[in-house]
Amino acid sequence: MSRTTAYAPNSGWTDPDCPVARTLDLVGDRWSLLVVRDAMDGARSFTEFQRRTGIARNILTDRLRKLIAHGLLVQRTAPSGRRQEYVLTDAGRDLFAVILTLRQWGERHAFDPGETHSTLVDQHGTPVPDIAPAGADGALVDADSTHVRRAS
Amino acid sequence: MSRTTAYAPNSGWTDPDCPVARTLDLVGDRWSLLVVRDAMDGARSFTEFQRRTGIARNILTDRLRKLIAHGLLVQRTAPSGRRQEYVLTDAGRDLFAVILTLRQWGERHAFDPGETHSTLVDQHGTPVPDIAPAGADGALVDADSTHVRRAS
DNA sequence: CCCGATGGGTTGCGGATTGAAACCATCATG
DNA sequence: CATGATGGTTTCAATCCGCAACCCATCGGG
Repeated sequence: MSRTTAYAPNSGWTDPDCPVARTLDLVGDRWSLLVVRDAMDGARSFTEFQRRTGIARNILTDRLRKLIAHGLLVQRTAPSGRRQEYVLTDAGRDLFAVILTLRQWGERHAFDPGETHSTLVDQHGTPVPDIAPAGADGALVDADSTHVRRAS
Repeated sequence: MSRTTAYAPNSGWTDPDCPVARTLDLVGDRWSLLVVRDAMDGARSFTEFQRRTGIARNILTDRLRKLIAHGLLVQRTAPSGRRQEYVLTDAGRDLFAVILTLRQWGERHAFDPGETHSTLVDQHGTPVPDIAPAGADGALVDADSTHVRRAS
């Protein structure tokens, strides 16, 4: 079970110093973020997640357990009755910005002009505007104006 | 080759209407976003990507080709000499916000207090502050104050 | 011209992961 | 008591991945 490469000696992480890599180790597969997406949009039950994502049931079982193990989801018995429900933790809800940027990138680059897609709207039905990363001084930043400083 | 599920009948997309799902279809695996991360931080050559990520060489070959096929990367001959280089396209550079939110989530939730990690800094060496998603009126939005409106 | 290093891959293999479908147990309802 | 929903588990085939080995072209010395 202890996957050990020359790059992650015994830590379990692909790249222990990099927060991007750690996040991808937790949710960087084809399905986990879609489960989180649907949880944010109101899905709570096993069946509901399965219906919305189309994921195979055994894989869904596995993903739900992993998300629970990593603290993104909690499983509890529904207040009314005997049903299970899966609810996002604070950490899980905090993935909102990740899902949002994935959504906005997809809207810009994964649809042909004229193709329709679902949209994220606020309580008044107004679409959520694009996120623009800003530096400490408020100026926009991008890949060219930033770089990674390695862990001390 | 034509992967056809009950949920993506012949379209090739896991969920054709959802921009999140489309983005994940393009870069939602363990390695693609790490390649993009390193490309943003200056990696250009096959060997450099392999060294930084630790990805297996055959998989790196596959991922580079897919990123090229999806228009996130271009392969060209380096200006000086005969070497190849892989450079981000505009679409690829536009993944900056995605990588940034993954990084910031990881910093908040994937490190124990006191653990060190690499940091994204701007040209003055100042760390890039956390992104906060805002609605059209400037107020912060989150999973509870938004919802998905399905494609018309 | 020969040698080794470097860059950019390809190939083969075994083990891990995935998807589809079938099966199962527990309730609730009619 | 038959039926259906819920929340799984099991099985099996197909795919994917990591690793190591191999290949080939170029370049820089000696």
